Amino acid sequence: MRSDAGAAQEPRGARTFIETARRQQLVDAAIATVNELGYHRASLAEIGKRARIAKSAVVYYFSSKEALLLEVLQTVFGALGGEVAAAVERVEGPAARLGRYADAYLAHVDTRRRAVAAAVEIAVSHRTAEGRPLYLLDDEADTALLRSILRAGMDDGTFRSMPLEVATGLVESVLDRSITLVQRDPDADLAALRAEAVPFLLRALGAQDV
Amino acid sequence: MRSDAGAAQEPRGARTFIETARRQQLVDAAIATVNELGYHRASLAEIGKRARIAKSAVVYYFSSKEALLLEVLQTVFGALGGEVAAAVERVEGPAARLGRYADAYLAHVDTRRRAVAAAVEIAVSHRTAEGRPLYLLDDEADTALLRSILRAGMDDGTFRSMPLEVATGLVESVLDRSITLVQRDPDADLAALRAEAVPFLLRALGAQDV
DNA sequence: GGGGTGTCAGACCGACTGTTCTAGAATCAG
DNA sequence: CTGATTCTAGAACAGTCGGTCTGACACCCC
Repeated sequence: MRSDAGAAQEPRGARTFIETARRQQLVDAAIATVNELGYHRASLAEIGKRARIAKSAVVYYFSSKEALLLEVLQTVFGALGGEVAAAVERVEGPAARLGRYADAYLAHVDTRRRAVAAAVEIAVSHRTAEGRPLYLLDDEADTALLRSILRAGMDDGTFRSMPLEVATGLVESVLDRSITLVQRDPDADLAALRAEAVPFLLRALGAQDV
Repeated sequence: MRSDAGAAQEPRGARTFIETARRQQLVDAAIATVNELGYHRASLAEIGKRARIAKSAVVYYFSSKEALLLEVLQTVFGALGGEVAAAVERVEGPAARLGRYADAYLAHVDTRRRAVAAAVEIAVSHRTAEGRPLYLLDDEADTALLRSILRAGMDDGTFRSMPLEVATGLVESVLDRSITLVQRDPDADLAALRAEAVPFLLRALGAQDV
């Protein structure tokens, strides 16, 4: 077992200018590499090649390959979560908030599709030392906002009453359809899905006012 | 070097008794190994260990590791598809047929959860020599039955009209939620999902008579 | 000039992989 | 029993990977 969680401890506390730039560059290169070659062929050498850097320099900035990939995940999903949260804040009422949530989610996937595709590829393929995948650790934090919207909607009668974790999971599954599409084809057109998804969800949840 | 491309050509045309038994045993061992270790740690040696056999014997019965894993996929998804198709045949009318489809799908995932989880793990993680994943080649054949049900339902007014590929994808995403659950926890309880999924889908599709 | 420090390349190591090879054991036909 | 075929184990091979090590630039403050 690692003494720390395997994440922290880059060279210094404060970041050099070059270090900040290199780290960003390497995150971008990692995304590009994963998209081109898939997770299990995205070696340090290949990532380094795309950043025009030796693989030893990659390890110089990120203590391990895992640290780099986790940084990609954090960057991509952090941006997605932040954008969705901001969109939801601007309206009130469960139905409207759910609509905003879904719209923002799908719009983000559409816009940042390559980054999202790479991040999901990592989340699905990467295993911890114990062999567990990463998309298992989600439940609590990542779906908290969505759960709270659905709970509020069921409480005030906007949505049909059903087990909260079932509803949350189904909504997530519908939204994640967009990710499947961009993974299959990086140039896929999400317009039709974006047009149908929100009404589809509101009907499925039994929303009264739509 | 092999004379052919390394894919086909098991030892004989007709199967020995031992060969048939071994192949089945190895398929089971591969499922168990993938479930325990995940795809990328499911080496030939590990699969052989679970079948109490040397890894060279594994290759003796399957020309390559890839051939074994593809056999797993074919076995599992073949059984799933067959069961779903049989269930749908017994009723008429788009809404009833969709209900049967979904029920049979979820029931099969519930019952054969370990095999399904392993097969999906393989489909998601395995890459061809060109680096493409396997869950890309689905669209046409695997969703044909579902598409035909949805099309019939839209034509006769049972379902709302919407782009067919969007509706098909969303229904699939909802059903695949069951797979995500059993992948996260092999002992997950699918009862709540199975109870809600069909009404959820019928409402989402705008079915009139539910 | 000299001594640090940050930055990077290239050689290198050990571990692991899928696959091939060799040869011996088990089984069965005659 | 003999001989051929089927089956299996283990060593060996070739390749890739993540990560470490050594050393050398470039730049700084003194």
